[in-house]
Parts: sequence; structure tokens; C-alpha cells
Amino acid sequence: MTTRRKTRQASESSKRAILEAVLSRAVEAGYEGTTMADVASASGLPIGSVYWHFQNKEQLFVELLDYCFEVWKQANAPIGSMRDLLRRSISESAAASASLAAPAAAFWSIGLVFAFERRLEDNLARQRYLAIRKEMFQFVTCQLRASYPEVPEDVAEELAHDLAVMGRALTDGFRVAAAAGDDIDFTRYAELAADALESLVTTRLKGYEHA
Amino acid sequence: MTTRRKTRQASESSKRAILEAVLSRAVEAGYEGTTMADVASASGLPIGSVYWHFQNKEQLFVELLDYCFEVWKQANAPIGSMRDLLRRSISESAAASASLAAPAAAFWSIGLVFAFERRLEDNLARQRYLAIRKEMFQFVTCQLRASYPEVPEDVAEELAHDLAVMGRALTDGFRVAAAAGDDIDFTRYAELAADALESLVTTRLKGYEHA
DNA sequence: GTCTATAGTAAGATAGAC
DNA sequence: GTCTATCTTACTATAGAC
Repeated sequence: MTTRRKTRQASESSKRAILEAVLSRAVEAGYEGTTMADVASASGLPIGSVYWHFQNKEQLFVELLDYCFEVWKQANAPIGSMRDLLRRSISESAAASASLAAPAAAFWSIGLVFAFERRLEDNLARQRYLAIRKEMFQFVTCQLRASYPEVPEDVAEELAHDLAVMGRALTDGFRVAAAAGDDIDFTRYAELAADALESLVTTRLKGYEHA
Repeated sequence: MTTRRKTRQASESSKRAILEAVLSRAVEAGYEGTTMADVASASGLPIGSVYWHFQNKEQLFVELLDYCFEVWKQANAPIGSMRDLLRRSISESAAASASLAAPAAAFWSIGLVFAFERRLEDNLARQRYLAIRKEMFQFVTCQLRASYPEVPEDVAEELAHDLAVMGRALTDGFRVAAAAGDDIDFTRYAELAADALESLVTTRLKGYEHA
């Protein structure tokens, strides 16, 4: 390659510093509230460098979403049991709002900002969030579907879909609670949420489980 | 009074037109995304009139939140059964994102924008949203608490609190789903959500209900 | 109370030296 | 690749005629 090694490393580390900076600001301020000047100063680089590494603000957020989603996938590839998934998602919600200890979780808090950012349908960052949201939903649905091998296919399919919808609503809802600063014990409610969903499973699978 | 009747009526109707305008814009664009020029043009009045009726953008949103909360209270004063509450809240979520058919519900969609608008702690509109959120939570908790007169006070208290937290997470979560444009049947999931919460009640009250 | 014109400012983005 | 200076636009808010 024509690029020298040291240069490329410097470039990559700057890029990462900028992504970390925009993550830390975006969690606090959302999309509109995060300014490029903020990002630059938080990253320690001048604003010119930000625009050298990223085309514009929109693309910067697109790459941030991709970056966070990669981190999430690596940490959550096999989701495990539904209870584990809820446990992780809901307690991470609380963490994400407070600090950057859980960067993967922070992604979802930023993402929700985009859910409400309906102004311009052609905002690429919003479109990317919605795409990842869909992909994640499919992923979770498939995993859940495989958890009920002993029931008829159509029943398992519908059950997995319902659980995925309910689980997503619950995790999103607790992320809202975290953002609003509600004074609740997220760990405890993660368990209660799992209890509630499991009882839905039990009710619906009566007659199939041991058939 | 020194104000002539016709003048006051005109003033009130203009004020209301502006509130309707900001509501319609805010549901689509959030706080930062709604500009005073947008509001003015949607209301049919020039921007100068908007500033004549409202001190500034922040106060405009404060009054919008108050206005919507009043509408909500009038429509929901006795919440009825938990199932009814969820039914209303969750199916209204879908409506709120699509149109202004349900202005009271729209309030909550705007509100969620403020939950994530953490940038300035001294944003009065955000503070008002959080205050109303708390008030609503207390209100719902009290109503739920009264639904279980046959169980020990501390058990009923904790149950009501847990149900209120879970119910709020579910309704917020479905509002997110509506904002994200998820293709789901909100009416159906309102029932499922109620089923799930009712099973929590059943489990916990075993031994008390008919004691 | 309504409306126009405009002041003031903040933010996204670029040019060009180094 | 880094950094500064600056252009441009868009938005909040006000002044002042009517």
C-alpha cells in the first residue's frame, strides 16, 4: 500500500477517538443536540479533522450506529435464554444512561432518539437505526423460535414473534425509564419482565409441552 | 374587565390555534426539530403573533404539555381496570404517531422526546414533562392499589407499584414501536400485555385472594 | 392583536496553510 | 492528517408600523 503504517494507525486511532466522542455526547444530547464542535473538542481533535475522517454529521452517526451494532453483536451473538436476554437488555438500559461503561447498550439509547426523529425521512442515520432495529428483531425472533422445538411450527412461529414484540417493548420501555431518570431497580424489573413473558409461554403451550 | 369580549375570544382562539400547530409539528419533529417559523406557518399566524402569545419556545412547550395533560386527565380521570388502561394507552400510541386524532395521546409521544432531551437540565419543558410523568405514575399507582382491597396493605402497595412500573414500561415501549413504524397490531398486543400483567397478579396473590 | 423586517447567534461545512 | 479561519445558512427573538 502507499500509506505508511504509522500514518494509518494514527488515522484509525483518531477515527476511533471521534466515534467515542460522538457516542459520549449523543447519549446525553441526542442527534440534534450534539454539535460537531462538541464532538471535536471531546475528541481532542480540531473540527477540520472530524470532517476529514467523516463526510458530514449524518454519516458520522451512521458509522457510529454501525460501530455500536458490531460491538453488540460480538457480545450477544447467541442470545441464550429469553430471561438472560431481558436481564442483559434491561439492566444495561440503566447503565447506558448513566455512563459509557456499556458502549453496546449506549447504542440503543441513541437509537431511540432516532425513532422519534421523524422529521426528515431521508435522514440516513435514522434509516440505519430502523434497519438495524429490524435486523435485530429478526435475529431475536429466530433464536426464540428455535427454543420451542416440541410444538407445531405455526404455533412456535407465532409465539416467538409475540415474545420478540413484547420483549422489545419492555426493553425499550425501560430504556425510556432510564432516560427519564425514574428511580427504579432495573435488575428487579428485568426478572419481573421475564416472569411475565414466561407465563405467556406457559399459558399458550398448555397441551403441547408434554404431548 | 378592560378587555372587550370579541378581542379576548380572538386571542384565545389564536392561542389555541398555535398550540394545535405546535402539537402537530412536535409529534413529527420533536423539540429541537420544531422551529418557531414552522409553528407560525402551521397556525396561519405570523411569527410575531406567536411571540406575542408565548414568551418563548420553551414556555410554548411548557404550555403545550400542560394543555395536553389537562385533556388526558379529563378523558382518563378514573382509569378503570388495568386492562382498560393498557388497552387505551397502547392503541392510542399507534394513533398518536399517525395523526392528531388523539391529541391527549400525542402528548406522550412528544413527552418521550423530552425524556431523551437530557442536554440542558434547566430546560423547563423537559422538567415539566418529568413532573407530569411522576404525577401520572402516582395517580395510576393509587388507583391500582385500591383494586386489591382483600390483601395485606404492604403486599397491595408493592403489587400496585410493580404493576405501575411494568405498565408504564409497556406503554412507553409500544410508543417507541409506533414512532419507529414497527408493523404490529397494537390492539392485539395491548391484550397480550394485559394478560402478562394479570398473570403476575395471579401468581403473587395466590393464597390471599380468597383468604 | 397582527404582521414585516431584521438583529443576533449558533451550527454545519469548507478552504487552504502547515 | 492536523489545524485555523471563515463562509453560509437557519433559527430564536425583537422592534416597531399598523
